[in-house]
Amino acid sequence: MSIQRCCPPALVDTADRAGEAALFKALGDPHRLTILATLARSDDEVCVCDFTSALPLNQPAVSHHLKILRDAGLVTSERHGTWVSYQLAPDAHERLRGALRSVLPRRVLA
Amino acid sequence: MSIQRCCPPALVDTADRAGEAALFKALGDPHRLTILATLARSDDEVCVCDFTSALPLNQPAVSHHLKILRDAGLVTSERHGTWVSYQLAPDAHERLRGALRSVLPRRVLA
DNA sequence: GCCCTATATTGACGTTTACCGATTCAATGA
DNA sequence: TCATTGAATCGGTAAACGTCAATATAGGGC
Repeated sequence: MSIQRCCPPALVDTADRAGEAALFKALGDPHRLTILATLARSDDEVCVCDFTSALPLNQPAVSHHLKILRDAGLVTSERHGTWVSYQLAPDAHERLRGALRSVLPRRVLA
Repeated sequence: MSIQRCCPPALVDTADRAGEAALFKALGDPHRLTILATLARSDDEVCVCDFTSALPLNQPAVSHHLKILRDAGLVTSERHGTWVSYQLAPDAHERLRGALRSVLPRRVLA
């Protein structure tokens, strides 16, 4: 008996997607999306204290999520005296769009 | 002494982002991105057996990831006799773009 | 009916994540 | 220097995740 095949061969895209997966993983939490959405809509930086008072999380938890976003390169932080404020990384939008596009490329019209 | 403020008030975007977070969480694994990228580039359905042979995972793990993508509504499955094949959900592209856009809206030019 | 193959599901295990409380670090001001 | 305040880090716990081995289910051929 010959090797049974379901149908056509295969052809699995084997590119390494670890970077994109890490990016999307950083988006996989509602609180982090809230932080990002707030930063994206703010004209300037946002103080950490605003997040701790608006989110149902205590201060260490907020700091934890901010660190995840920082490690993902999606936000940047800046200290102003006692306070630290965050803003969206300049290339956050483009990196996310690029990651999505690399996974689901816009199909050429049939 | 007056209540001390870091600077301007606050204004945190409090919309519920659970749905978007769940979507992005489904993208937060390299193998699932490989599956999605393969489906997006295939002209028709892809057999499960192609993933089990191409991914460094055993069959139950592949089935597990496919279920996560199915539950997220990003892929659909169809049985053809013994085999089951998957394809990208028709609205997967639009749902992901919409989720990204709802978090990071395209800013109007300054 | 039975057996065989492809896929799905279950259970277990180790790792990671999210959260909290307590502590530490950084900066300011007395 | 010392006390105060905001933010980051540490320690611990419960839940979720990714993986595998074993088992169950679905369908085809006999």
